[in-house]
Amino acid sequence: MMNLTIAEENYIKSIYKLEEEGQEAVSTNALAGELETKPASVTDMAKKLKEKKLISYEKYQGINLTAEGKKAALNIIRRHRLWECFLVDKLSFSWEEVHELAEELEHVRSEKLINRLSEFLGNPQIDPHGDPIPDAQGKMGKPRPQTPLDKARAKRLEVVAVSDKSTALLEFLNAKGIRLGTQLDVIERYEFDNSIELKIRNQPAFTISEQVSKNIMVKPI
Amino acid sequence: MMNLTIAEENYIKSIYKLEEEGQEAVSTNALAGELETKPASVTDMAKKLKEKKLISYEKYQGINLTAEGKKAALNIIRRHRLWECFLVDKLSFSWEEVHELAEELEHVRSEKLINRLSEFLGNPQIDPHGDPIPDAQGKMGKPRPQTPLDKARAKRLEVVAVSDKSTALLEFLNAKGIRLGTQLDVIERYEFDNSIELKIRNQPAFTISEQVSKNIMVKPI
DNA sequence: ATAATTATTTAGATTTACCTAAACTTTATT
DNA sequence: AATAAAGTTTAGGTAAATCTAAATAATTAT
Repeated sequence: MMNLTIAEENYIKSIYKLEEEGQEAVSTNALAGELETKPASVTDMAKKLKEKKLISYEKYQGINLTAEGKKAALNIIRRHRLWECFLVDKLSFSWEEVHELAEELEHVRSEKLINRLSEFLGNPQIDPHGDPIPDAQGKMGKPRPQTPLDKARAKRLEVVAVSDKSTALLEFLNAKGIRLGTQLDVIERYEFDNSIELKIRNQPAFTISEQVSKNIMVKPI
Repeated sequence: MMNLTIAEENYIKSIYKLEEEGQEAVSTNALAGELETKPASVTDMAKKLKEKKLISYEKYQGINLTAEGKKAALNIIRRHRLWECFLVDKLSFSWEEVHELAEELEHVRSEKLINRLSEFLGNPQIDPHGDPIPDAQGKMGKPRPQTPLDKARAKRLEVVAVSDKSTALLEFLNAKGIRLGTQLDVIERYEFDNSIELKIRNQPAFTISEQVSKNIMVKPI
């Protein structure tokens, strides 16, 4: 397996994620958004990753992982999710704390370490958020299709369904500008009543109750 | 606590090590040697670390850690040694394998993570090489009384630590059956090259060079 | 189909952490 | 004390990963 920098690994991971979400070819802009960087930086990196044969890329045509790139992505995801398991199962972190830490731990590249960690954890099949963990060969179970907003872990989410079709709820969502495809940023989760403070691009933040968030099905972007 | 880059952390750690080894002021050259980099690079970094008030440094006068720098160093060492414990105690790595891995894991900066890890491990006081682990406040027990094997005068000795953590040396020692707690009998010391003939219980005697014996820390039994 | 808008790329800078080669200090030697 | 040797710094350069601003291509709207 090729040796990647941390930046390269993060690009690979994000490309994988966007492909999973259904983007035929991952656009420069989408990737820049995902990585919180600028499109120009993405173009630069795309050239580098193409050189390394991890992606296919032609000017203006977007990006796709090659077989090798996909393998690399699955390996990174494996590391990430195993570390999340470790943090929750062994160090008693709660599920919303672990992503950032796993984001760092995942970049320690050692087959042996990660395989031993997996064994130590009892070769778990899913991580604390319910996402499947690829095995050492890069085989992974199917991802869960969607999560109710009150259970979602990611900060940036896209609305994929609303389960309660009552006029009351739909009117409320409409008033707030929440509809299918809307992208949400979770600003804060308040434990005392499980309400959630949300933000939609170009709008002021607002808060919704647990009752509402339970019925908004989302997926991470 | 200030936010340091990985490179900065490695410099701080090496400066600490060289100070511990008795260097009044750490020289540019010594530090370059320790970090396997060039003196010119050390001078560059020295300016940066001085700016951040982690070291005291005047042109041509060498480097010393400030109180803040020392605190940072102890924190890094704490992380390193706790990860080593984890790898050996929980993931069944052998002691010669863990240094390189811990070298990477130590750069994940999270108070909470490292304190939980310590707790998970039972707040160990020494790492797998016999070195003491600083506590959360940066207090560290004194290294166990020890002498480098090349200086020890007793005939019957016990291995308490290994000062050079390179895989090369550790692998060599492993092959010879020398590890923490191993009991050695000094058969002969050869003055012409300061090599030493040793015997471990139930094994044929063998000879090690001065280079090796310098790095094996022992105490009389 | 042409113009306007949006997306993407290029060109040129910046920062970090390195490097080499040359200049300069300090120290050791005669 | 003068000189040689060793150690250190400066000057100038490189590579990675960013950025901004300007140019160019693709898409959408008129």
